[in-house]
Amino acid sequence: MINVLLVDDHPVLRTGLRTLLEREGDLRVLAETGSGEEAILLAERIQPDVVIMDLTLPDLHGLDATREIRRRVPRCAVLVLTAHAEERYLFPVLQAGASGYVRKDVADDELVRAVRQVASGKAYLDPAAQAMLLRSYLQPEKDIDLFDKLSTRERQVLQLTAEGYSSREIGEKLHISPKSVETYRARVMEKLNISDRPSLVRYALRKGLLKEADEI
Amino acid sequence: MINVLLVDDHPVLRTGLRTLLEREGDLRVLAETGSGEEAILLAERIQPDVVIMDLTLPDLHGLDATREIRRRVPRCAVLVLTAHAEERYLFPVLQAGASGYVRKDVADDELVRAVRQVASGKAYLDPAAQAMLLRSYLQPEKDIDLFDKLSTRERQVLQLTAEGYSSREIGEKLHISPKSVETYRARVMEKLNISDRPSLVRYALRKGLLKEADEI
DNA sequence: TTTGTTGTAGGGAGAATTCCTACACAAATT
DNA sequence: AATTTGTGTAGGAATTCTCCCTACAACAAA
Repeated sequence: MINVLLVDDHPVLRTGLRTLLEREGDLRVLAETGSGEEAILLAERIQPDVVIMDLTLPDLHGLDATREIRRRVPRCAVLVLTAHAEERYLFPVLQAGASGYVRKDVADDELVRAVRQVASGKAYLDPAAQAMLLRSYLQPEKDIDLFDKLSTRERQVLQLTAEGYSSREIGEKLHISPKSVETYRARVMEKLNISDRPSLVRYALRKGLLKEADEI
Repeated sequence: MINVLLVDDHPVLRTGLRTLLEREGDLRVLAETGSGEEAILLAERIQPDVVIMDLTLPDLHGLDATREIRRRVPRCAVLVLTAHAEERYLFPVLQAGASGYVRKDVADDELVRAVRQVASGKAYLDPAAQAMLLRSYLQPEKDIDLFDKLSTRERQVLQLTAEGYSSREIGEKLHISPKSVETYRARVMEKLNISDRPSLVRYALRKGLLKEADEI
């Protein structure tokens, strides 16, 4: 019997998970929650075999919850179940100690298979995640650590440039000469192997440097 | 008996919806699909009382599916069930003919209540949606319709400008002179009361015009 | 100690943007 | 029917911006 803890902030989705897991004879959902903090406490208390974890939770990020659960309950496997476009989390997720990574749009039986597999101590990655892993194996670095190679100034200039500020404006913001700004931008582009502005903007977008000011 | 069609590209979530709807005695799920095109065909064929519609579908946008279903099957109510941050869709959703707007993180029984309410011909908005509606009532326009005032060319130029392309590059993409591009950009800025590039980028960001290319 | 990184900035050439103007055509209004 | 408005198109002139190259000091790393 495989005992499961469900962590997702969408009750409807939890219902779906519970239903399809309990349709199998050997899977049992011991508890469910929409909170990351509560997930950690529950995992410690009920010691499930598998935690199915969403990444976007209202209180703390699923990544942190995963890390904490793995630290406190090492024998418990975490299967991350995530929505579409969050594939950039793959590496952090695996680093946080998750054994599996599945997108929410997989078929029901594939999810069940994933649960069984991580419960048995093996890793499970869905095809898209496997492709990412393969890609990173075939062409290492290639932007993952490239960003880390940027200096503080270079990052500032990258972000402000992507946001549409001119060299003069950036210079004013940072209290430096526009010419320095241009130097930093040139260095950024050199380091990232980028030679045009749109690619720079896409890069910033991908890195989450451009996010809209949350105004309601 | 209320007949329901489920449209969502996450099978697990469909399972959850089906489970909790069929737990009620008077609700019946006639069909489910993850495709927008198929949803339109199904709605026409099986004539459900309520369609529960997700906005992010792989083929066409839930908005367009909603519009088409309402056009072809007017007696069928559409309840839009959406994930967290997509509240900016509220107005387009209502314009497309949906009778309800519910976030995925509501409790199960609230969803059931929403289904019953739209089936009876009434509208249902979750608290967050109601708050948005109220806010827009208290401070009208303020950019919501401003975007609608842009012409096709103006939108194209707005987006490409925000993406970092120069006038010449945009001109090449659209097969027009860079000077025309500049005219369109000037008109965009005039219509939106924007006088600098960063604001233009923020605007595009807010409107969801800048999204990272899904590359695997 | 030599090499690499980072923060800083200037000169000059060429590219891009801005402001203003112009016009044709279609649709909407009067 | 006549006029206004919106849209797609584009040029000239002045200004601004970016790009490429160079330079140098401080500091860290090899």
